[in-house]
Amino acid sequence: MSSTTATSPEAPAADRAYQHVKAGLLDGSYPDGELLSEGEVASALQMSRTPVREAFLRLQTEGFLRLYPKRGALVVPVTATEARAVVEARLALESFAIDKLAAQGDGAMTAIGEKLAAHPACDTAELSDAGMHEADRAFHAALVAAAGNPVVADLYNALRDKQMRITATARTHTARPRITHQHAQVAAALRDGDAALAKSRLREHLLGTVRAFGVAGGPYLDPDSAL
Amino acid sequence: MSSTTATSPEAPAADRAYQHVKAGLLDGSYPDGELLSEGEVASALQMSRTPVREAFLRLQTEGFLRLYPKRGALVVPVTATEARAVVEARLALESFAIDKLAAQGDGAMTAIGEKLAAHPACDTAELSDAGMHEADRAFHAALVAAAGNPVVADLYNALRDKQMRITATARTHTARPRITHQHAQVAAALRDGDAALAKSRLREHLLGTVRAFGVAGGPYLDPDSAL
DNA sequence: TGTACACACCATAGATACAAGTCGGGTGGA
DNA sequence: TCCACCCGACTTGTATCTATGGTGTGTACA
Repeated sequence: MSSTTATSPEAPAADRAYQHVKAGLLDGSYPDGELLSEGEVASALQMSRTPVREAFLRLQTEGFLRLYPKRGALVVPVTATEARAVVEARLALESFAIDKLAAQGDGAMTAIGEKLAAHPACDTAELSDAGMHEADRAFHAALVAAAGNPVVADLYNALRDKQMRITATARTHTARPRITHQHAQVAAALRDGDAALAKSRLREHLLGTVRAFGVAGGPYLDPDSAL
Repeated sequence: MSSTTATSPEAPAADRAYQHVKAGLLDGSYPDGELLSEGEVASALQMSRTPVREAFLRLQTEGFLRLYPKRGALVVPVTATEARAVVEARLALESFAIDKLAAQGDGAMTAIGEKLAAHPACDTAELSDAGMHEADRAFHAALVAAAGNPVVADLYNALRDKQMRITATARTHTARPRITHQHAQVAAALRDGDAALAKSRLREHLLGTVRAFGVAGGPYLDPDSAL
């Protein structure tokens, strides 16, 4: 389910194909607009086209590829607009998680706040780029998971995968200290039981991500709008 | 994307297989826990296993089936707990939509409120069961779509499909007048520009759905919790 | 020179063939 | 009677093959 699943050499061919293509998509080695063909990937991985086809289908339902009959598989171009939509959706789900924690009483919120405050993603420590990426992911995932709604958690993870592709394409190098600081701030607000503050800090944090995508404004996550 | 897509007789075999199986899943003709096989469906639809296999894969990523290697495709049992989680997730997204409309200024909210007030789903009119179902779906979809975030709208539609499967299984016959009345009330609150009221009425509405699932309480959508 | 058309090439969609894994029932023995 | 084992039916995983449709190029013609 997670995009970090390693592909063992003995995994089913379909899984290997899926992981291979998805990795290529996520790390940007398949650029936007590229037209992949089953055959290419199949021969590169030394398998038949059938498992590759399965992988393509999965990636299409996940929104990474768009299959054109008899044409090929288009690597869907991610626009800055869509990127903002994704981040906005993430904000919606994380805000929900915070609200729900708040509704469960201060205890729940404080507990998760403390746990998050100790999270590596709050620390400007020595982490590789990939490590930081993963820590960031884990931080937000933990927040959402704390709400205890697996359906929401699944939706959220899917969004993260989508965004990972975007950031990989854009190669945004937002200042790491700022990110870890903001994580810590969110965690602190939660620890203090201040849901509104946590949400507003979270919003600011995600807004920073959006700004890094480039053009500001547009219909999503307008800095001037309340949500 | 929508589950209401009709399958034309000349559609690709893979699509036909997908629609066929999904319809069976949604209307409850494939009961929970049933183990489908590609071969069965293929011969029923008079096609080869290949397109059926594709359909199964899609349905697995959508969470309706779980594929067991060399065993078959399990129709994932939906528990009342999961049903509540789905409804709670819907509430999260719809609330987000309302918040966002509110942030866009009263004009946007009023406009959508008026449009929704005139929606068939607000009317205790003569509608077949299926028609009512569809109207209800359209009502909520319109609300979410009004927020203008396609990513959120997609997530929401996926949730609706999931829930449809659940309600089909449970065959809940909640009082229709109550539902239409609640729809109208939500629309009215929006028209008046009262986001908080709209959200609270929406919450009450969805809670009613959850109650119809049976056992109340549990970790999700507890009537006593604020969200 | 510009345009229309025919054809070869390429990619997928779907069918079929084959290999391999899993489960359950039946049989034989203790 | 009970248990272990074996075998066969059934299922998916993967490969290969055929048919069909879309694209682009090269050529003939205006």
